[in-house]
Amino acid sequence: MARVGPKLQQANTLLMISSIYSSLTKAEKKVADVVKSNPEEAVLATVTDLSEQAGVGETSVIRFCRKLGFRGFHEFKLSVAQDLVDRPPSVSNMEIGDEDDVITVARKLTMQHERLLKNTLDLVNVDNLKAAVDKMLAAERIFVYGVGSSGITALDLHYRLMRLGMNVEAHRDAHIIAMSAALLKKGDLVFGISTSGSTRDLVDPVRQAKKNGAGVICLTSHLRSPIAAHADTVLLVPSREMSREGGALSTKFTQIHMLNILTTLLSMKMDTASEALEKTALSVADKLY
Amino acid sequence: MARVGPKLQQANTLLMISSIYSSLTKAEKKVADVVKSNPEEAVLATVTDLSEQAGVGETSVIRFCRKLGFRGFHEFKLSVAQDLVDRPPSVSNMEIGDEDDVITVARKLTMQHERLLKNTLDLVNVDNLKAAVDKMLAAERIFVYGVGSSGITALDLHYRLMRLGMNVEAHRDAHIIAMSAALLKKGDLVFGISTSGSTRDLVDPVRQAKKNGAGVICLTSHLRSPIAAHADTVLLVPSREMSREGGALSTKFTQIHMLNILTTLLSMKMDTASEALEKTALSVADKLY
DNA sequence: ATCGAATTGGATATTTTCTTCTTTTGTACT
DNA sequence: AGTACAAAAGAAGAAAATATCCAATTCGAT
Repeated sequence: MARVGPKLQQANTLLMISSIYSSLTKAEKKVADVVKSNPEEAVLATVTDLSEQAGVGETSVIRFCRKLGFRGFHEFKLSVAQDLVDRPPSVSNMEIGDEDDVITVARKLTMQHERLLKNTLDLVNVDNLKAAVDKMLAAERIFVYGVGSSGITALDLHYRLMRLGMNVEAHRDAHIIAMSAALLKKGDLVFGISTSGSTRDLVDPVRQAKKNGAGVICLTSHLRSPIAAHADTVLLVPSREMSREGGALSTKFTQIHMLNILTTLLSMKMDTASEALEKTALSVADKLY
Repeated sequence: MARVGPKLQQANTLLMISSIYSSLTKAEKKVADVVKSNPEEAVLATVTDLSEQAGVGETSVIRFCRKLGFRGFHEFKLSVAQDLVDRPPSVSNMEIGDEDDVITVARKLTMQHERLLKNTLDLVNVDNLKAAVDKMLAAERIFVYGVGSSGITALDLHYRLMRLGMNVEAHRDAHIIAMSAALLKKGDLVFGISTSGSTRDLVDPVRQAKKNGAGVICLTSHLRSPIAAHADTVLLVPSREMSREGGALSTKFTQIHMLNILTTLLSMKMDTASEALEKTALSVADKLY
């Protein structure tokens, strides 16, 4: 259980709880639930208070704090207190109900997405983002991998990087990803996309890629997931916490936002970017009416 | 020394210290000095740490906290921690400049995207949206077409609709789109995606589709474009007007938002939607670690 | 069913906060 | 200057909170 650093004032702790939630044990999840449901109260509570409210032993509360990367309960509370500053007003009326009409649904969804943008920003780790940009600029070749919904995100990233003139491939076929990873060498960079971070078809190739000496960046919603464990650099986006996720796929949304940030930073650091964008735009101009 | 309440997050505590400074005793002033000179450290310190640093007794530290209106040292630290949160300097202009650092770029991009969401909402035509939902629900088969960047959006829509259990295909190869459109018949529905609305590879097949008796919905940024002219129903998203679009691809963003709205509405009207979502989610569960 | 590993919470140790009370300092008045 | 009194400060110990250790339990895989 590696302590990450003595940094207080890291990314938003309340969001971080969600992003490691799936890796928590049953008792720790209870603690997480109590904290998330009423952080204002949790900040003033003692270990004992919290453990009683959650119906778990005190030890579990401490363990929970440690898993979040804090040295102890105290640091944890301090960080949550900081999250409470400027906390967006509660979400009571953003919930979409069955009776809502079309425009209401559109409005509520827009508000929810707005919040997702903020949350994504709150989770940004500047160092990691910088590292990702530098590694991508330095890489000889970039391989974007993803399957399922994340496979489509992979195609999107490929498209962006290609238009910036980078040497990039994207794959979303599990077999081809595996084969591709087997052939990587030093100087190559893997960009693995997996919301859960636990997709075998992605984790195994990423491990292989590392073994072959390639660098690994991953985009995920779960910080303590296998893929994050194997990656050199983790880009974290909020995990879903929207109401009725009926085909809305909120993580797709946050992924796209993160990729927008990433590719914008890339283009700023590449002096050939605008030229490449222009060339590519021009190349399809005669395909228009 | 009336304790006011359990309110944390009152006025700025560091400023409060200055404002009562003159009424502090000599020892308390020493404490105040230490805190003010290095609040970051003070927040992590214990009573003993602080008393040693200030060269006073522990009791004086406690008395100092009480004079500020806190119940104890603990509450005091919590409040100082909140003061240390650096509020994002409200950036006056959202334009990204070459000199902006990573976090500033991220912030500005987030603000720009927020605006895009609002703009997308403003452009929503409720009648068209309703019509689109109804037609999609009524269609026997849905064919999503798109090339280039919009081709990837097409895949995304396909994924969503598939997960909702709809009968849907997506194509992004110009030739295959053309052939697919040639075979359509009444009862089929084309969902054409084209930011410009002028892509020949999309416009021609859409025309063909209409001729074959299929319905046509299009998602575009240009209302008076060829594809919009041929469509029965037009879903409009804002056209790019962002600053330096260095790989940011803002229309992708608004398209995704619109599709989120659309598919949410669809899932609300389909009683089989949640079942389909569950089934599809379950189908890949054993692919996880 | 059995083993081993992971999880959990109670008992206990340690640290930290807070209170009490004595000592010290400062001030006013004779 | 000396005395009396009040305010201030800190040492010591009590109380409370946090953290550790370890035994009991659950869980998962043969």
